Amino acid sequence: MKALTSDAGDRGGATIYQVAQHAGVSIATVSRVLRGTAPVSETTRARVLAAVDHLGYRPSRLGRSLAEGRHAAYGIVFPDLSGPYFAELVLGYEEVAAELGCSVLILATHGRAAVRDKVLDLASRVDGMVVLARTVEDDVLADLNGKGMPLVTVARPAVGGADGVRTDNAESSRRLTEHLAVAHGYRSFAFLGDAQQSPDTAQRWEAFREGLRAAGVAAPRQPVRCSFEEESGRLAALQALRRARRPRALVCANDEIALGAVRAAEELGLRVPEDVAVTGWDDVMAARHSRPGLTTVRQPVRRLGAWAARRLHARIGGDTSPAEHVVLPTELVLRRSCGEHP
Amino acid sequence: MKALTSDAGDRGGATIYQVAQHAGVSIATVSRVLRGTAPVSETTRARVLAAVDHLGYRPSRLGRSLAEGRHAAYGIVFPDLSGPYFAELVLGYEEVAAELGCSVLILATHGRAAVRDKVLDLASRVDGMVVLARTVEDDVLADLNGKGMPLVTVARPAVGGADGVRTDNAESSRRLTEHLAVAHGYRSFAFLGDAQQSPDTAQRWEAFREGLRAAGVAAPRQPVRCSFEEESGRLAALQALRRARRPRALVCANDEIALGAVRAAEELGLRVPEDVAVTGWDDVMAARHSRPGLTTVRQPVRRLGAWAARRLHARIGGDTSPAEHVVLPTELVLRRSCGEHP
DNA sequence: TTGTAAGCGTTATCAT
DNA sequence: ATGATAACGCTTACAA
Repeated sequence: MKALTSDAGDRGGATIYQVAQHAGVSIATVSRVLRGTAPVSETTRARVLAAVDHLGYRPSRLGRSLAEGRHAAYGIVFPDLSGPYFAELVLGYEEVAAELGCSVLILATHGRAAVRDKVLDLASRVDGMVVLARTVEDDVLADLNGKGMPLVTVARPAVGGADGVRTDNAESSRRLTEHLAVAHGYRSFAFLGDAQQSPDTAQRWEAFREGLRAAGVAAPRQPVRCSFEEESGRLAALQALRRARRPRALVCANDEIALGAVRAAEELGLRVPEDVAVTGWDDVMAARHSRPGLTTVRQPVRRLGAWAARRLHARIGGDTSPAEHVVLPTELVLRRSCGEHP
Repeated sequence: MKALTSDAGDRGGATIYQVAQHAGVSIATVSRVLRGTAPVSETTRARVLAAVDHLGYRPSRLGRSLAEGRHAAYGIVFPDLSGPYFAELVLGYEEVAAELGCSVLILATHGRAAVRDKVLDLASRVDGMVVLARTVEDDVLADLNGKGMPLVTVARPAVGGADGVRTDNAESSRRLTEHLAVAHGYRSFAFLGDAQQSPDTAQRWEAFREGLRAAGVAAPRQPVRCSFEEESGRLAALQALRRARRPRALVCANDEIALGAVRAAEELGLRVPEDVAVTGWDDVMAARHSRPGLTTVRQPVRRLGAWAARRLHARIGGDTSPAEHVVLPTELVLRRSCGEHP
């Protein structure tokens, strides 16, 4: 026996039983009318629709999902949303997911370590999820993957059989480094960022070294470690610029760091780019507007998110082809901070 | 009869029935152990936990939510995520929601009109939701409100019995205007933004006019309409600056518009702030780094989101006190773009 | 302390 | 074309 009383105050709204009763049909018929899953006579159809309308009935997502065995929802895990990078990515993701009729659940890790439970909780609410960068431990992902949860990684090393997207860090880093070393002829460098913290940064750092080697310039042994924040970049830059052999160019792992570096240079009375060149990554709005325009690398961030959503959709749809790993192209944006361009 | 077969390939993982069988107890006992909702003997407790561990069991959110009659999830509807404003807000919201043990579902409207269905779908997945600015039609909100869905509005006129938060647009706008008119002595103004599109802008515009009137300065009849994008601001500024009586100060509804305006001024060979003063809203990163630092208004955006989450939580928890309407204070950030400060 | 069984709101498979 | 009814996976009275 199902409850047919429509107590005022039951937040859920009407149920399919109430609609059925109101229309004088069975719940099966109501479902058929609404889902269009089997032929229904025109007259009953009208009656059902009228009842639906009258009661303001909307099927319960919970009931439906339980019966269908799917959530029609995707998850996404990211570290943060400050800075346009992740925000744009999430937006690209949401846009495609919405097109595909799926809701999006977000989970921000804020750099916390104890994310395991939150990720597992998220996993129980979605049909698949996207994981960005260094947000989730590898073993957790392997676990999820093993349980059959469709997974797409972004800006992160591949995991198990999961698909992955990233931007071409190596290529852009080499091109950038080459530009600085060859076109501008700089001979001493420092790299600001934390390769441990970010897979993207790790790739940029490696290619930076390769690029320098290829250009016959001595590469630093270690990056000057700092996190993706302006203040952190400022401090790292102060440290680098105070060395006895001051670097002629600072290659920074993202624009925030680079903007902090520019500030540090100013504080030390150094001119950018005359005394020291500075470059970043991401092409944030401030890069375009900052004092000497900031030379940087533009990434198709929105497309990253869109690709992830589409790939996830395919996997959830049953696609069992081998894991795909896509690398999207980047674009070097030359501005004044790396030196004058004739 | 419930399915006890643990077919490989069923993505859902183990069910409570399998755990019960494995531990040789009833599903009720399993539930009790996991929820800690009633005393269980130490030995059975151990057996259950062992079974849970062995099977890697995690309760299905769907089953649980259906039984409990709650989603343990909150929704948030925003227009966009470009620009730090909404991103920060969402972040503040998510952070608190996570603390309260709730997931967050997002819905970006991208300025589309046909949002009704998406919002209703969202409503069927959450226990309550937050609605930002002009994303959702009033009648839809009234509908939701009428059905008992807890609602909190942000940066938007109040709706029905819903709680609301916003920042103090009027106060900051008056102070800003007064600063320009009195401290700097400017006598001709233009306001760039679209009061139709954004409730925040509408308030800023109104208080801008009041501020001018109070200072004894003639106020423009209409804002120069433009959307919240740099390019749109640039075009609006070009239009305003080409007038016969060129305005001495451009008050812009946000920083993107203001940065576009600065660009427009440059294009016309005008100096900021010597020939024309420009101000914005939001204090985005680029405002700090742009050519003449941009005078702007800083808002406690993150707190906006946090407040909304907490209020929502209280409502969902059964709080029936009268609707609250909070206004958070803002801060004027004076930089060079509005003129020299001695 | 533990088990039985009735919901929760759908969808989908049988019959009819 | 329509109606019973069994899942779906859980929580929670109610019994024992």
